[in-house]
Amino acid sequence: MKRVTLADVAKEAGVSKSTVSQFLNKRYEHMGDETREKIRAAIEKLGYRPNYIARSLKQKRTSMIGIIVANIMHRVSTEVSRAIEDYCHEHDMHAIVCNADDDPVKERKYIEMLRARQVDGLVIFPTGGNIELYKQMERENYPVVFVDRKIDGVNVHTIVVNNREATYQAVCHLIEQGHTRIGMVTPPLTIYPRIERVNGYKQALMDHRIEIKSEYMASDEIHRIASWLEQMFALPQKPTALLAGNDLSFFEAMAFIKQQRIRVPQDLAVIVFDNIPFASISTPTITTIAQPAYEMGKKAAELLWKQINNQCEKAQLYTFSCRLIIRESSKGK
Amino acid sequence: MKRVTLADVAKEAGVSKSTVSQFLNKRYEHMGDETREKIRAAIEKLGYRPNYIARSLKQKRTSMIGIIVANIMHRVSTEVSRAIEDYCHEHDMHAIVCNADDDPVKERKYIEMLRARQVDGLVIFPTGGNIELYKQMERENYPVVFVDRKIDGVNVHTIVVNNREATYQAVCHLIEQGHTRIGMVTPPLTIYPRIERVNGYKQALMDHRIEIKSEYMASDEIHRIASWLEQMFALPQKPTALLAGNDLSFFEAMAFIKQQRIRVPQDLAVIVFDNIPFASISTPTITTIAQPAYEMGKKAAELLWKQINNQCEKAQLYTFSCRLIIRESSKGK
DNA sequence: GTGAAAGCGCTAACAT
DNA sequence: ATGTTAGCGCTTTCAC
Repeated sequence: MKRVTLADVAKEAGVSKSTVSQFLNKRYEHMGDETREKIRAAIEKLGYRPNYIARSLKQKRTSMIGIIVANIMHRVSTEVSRAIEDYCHEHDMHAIVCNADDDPVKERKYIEMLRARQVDGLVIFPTGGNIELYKQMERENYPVVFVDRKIDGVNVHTIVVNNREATYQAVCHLIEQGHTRIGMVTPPLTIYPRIERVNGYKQALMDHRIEIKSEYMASDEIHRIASWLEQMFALPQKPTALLAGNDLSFFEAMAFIKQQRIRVPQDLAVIVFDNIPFASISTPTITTIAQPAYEMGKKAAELLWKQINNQCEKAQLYTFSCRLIIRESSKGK
Repeated sequence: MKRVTLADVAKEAGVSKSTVSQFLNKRYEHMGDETREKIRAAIEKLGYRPNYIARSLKQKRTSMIGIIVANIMHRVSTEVSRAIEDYCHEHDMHAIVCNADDDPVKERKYIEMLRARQVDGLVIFPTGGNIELYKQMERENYPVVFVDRKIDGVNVHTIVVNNREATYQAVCHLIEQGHTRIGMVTPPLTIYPRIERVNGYKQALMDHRIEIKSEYMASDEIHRIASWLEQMFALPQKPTALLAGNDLSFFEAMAFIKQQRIRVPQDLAVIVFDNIPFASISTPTITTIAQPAYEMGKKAAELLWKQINNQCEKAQLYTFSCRLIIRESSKGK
């Protein structure tokens, strides 16, 4: 099964390799019509397919970019990735998605693997655990865009959402509905967005002179969320509203709610920070804080593309606003 | 920002390129300890990272495989992909996922793009629209595994599920629960698995001497599903149970059901063919026909790996069995 | 044990 | 308008 090369095509067509190369790169300017036709025929006859690996080696660009998501189980990661892919598609590029699984070691491994494969740039949902590596890429001027999390001390284009303001607004909404006992569950407060979401929650309570009670706040590993909720709902003054800090904690909460036969929204109003697919068709419908994932992905791709093509502006922070999608379940109390 | 090459490392360490290459490939057998250390130090000092593109060009393998899913919106595609990625991970390979979007033109484009990028093999959820291309790969002995759909006339390792038997069993279950008016919705019957699912449905009815009524069967584009359901539920004898042929049609059906305030399972038992994430926590819980996606993906990866490493057996059809996961909603009537 | 040299398949000056 | 040539960064015989 011998591979057909450009040289074979050249021989078959009776021209030189460079002419064939011109042809492949659609630089027909200085090329006789009959030459063109001969080459076309030769390619067809031999079933030739160019080898992009060889081309990349020479050109020093692969037209591929890498996306490293912190955790692919978050819906927003896949939505952002999808937007980036669409952008790539329009710009004759391709995207490879890798899942760091919230593990800095895996993240490092993927960054290194993708760079070894010569991808032209990287969109990263940083775990935050590889500061030195991030800085190194910055020093080398390697094209990178961060999404979801700002990393202090690393000067890279970064796209985030207004976490704090969004939860603030959501909690205000609950308060307006008459709720005062509002719980919040999140994964561990190890990363900036989660902390900001909790801060927004606290701020909203404070601004309404509602006491912040630690019994109403549970931040722990996903598999321990349920037991915290158990405690929370065993309180004499159990919450009448619950804010889930992201989709994964939301699903845990819903499992608990179902198991305890708590009725939403009659017994408990629920709001979740994150895009929940089909939130609108589930019963009960769920109020969500939606991140503009598509726009974020598009912007990330665009920023990366500019860097790759040396049209880089100074690194900057882009903050996108979330949208509170109010559905009946939050009309509580 | 000059790239550090293997040649630079060799010079720095005062050895030849081939020795460095040996080192990189962990062939330390015939290598002095001091040489090894010198090279290690040089690599560290220069911050050298090998160029996989160059290596691939020489070795004629990229250690990458491609996955082309027919439609990434199907949950089962992502689950299978995930399993394949895990397998790759264990075998020092990497997977690239592309979405054909049910479009044979896109499918062809991706197959060609991935092969131009020299991926070592392909897992394809075939659209069925590129028979000649499939056959060509078969002729060239290019490593390929099909998943989800058997393509007649193409002799390639193929992994499918027992569609017919699975729906048969599901419908029997409904009948045992006392249902006789059982509806079914699916996307258009253009591909084999969907046809088989409908066949299983019909067979079950026939075997129980229940008349097959066309009013109870709707197979059409997703966006037209709703209007078919409207007709179905306007019948004097409306169905008491509904089988959704896949996840996408299920979501359409659920939107309709919710809008019409039909209560599940009191008014209508629902079963869906496909893995629905969080089917267990939604209210009502939904009975599902679960495909063993992880096992399927693992098998696909294994079959591909064997082909890549020339341990190919004869192409064969592997049929996996689905599991009916009965939840309360199907206890109807 | 280590080095020299010949490619892998392609592109891009530079000639002609 | 087309051909010649020199690599891209690595691996891999085959010498020494």
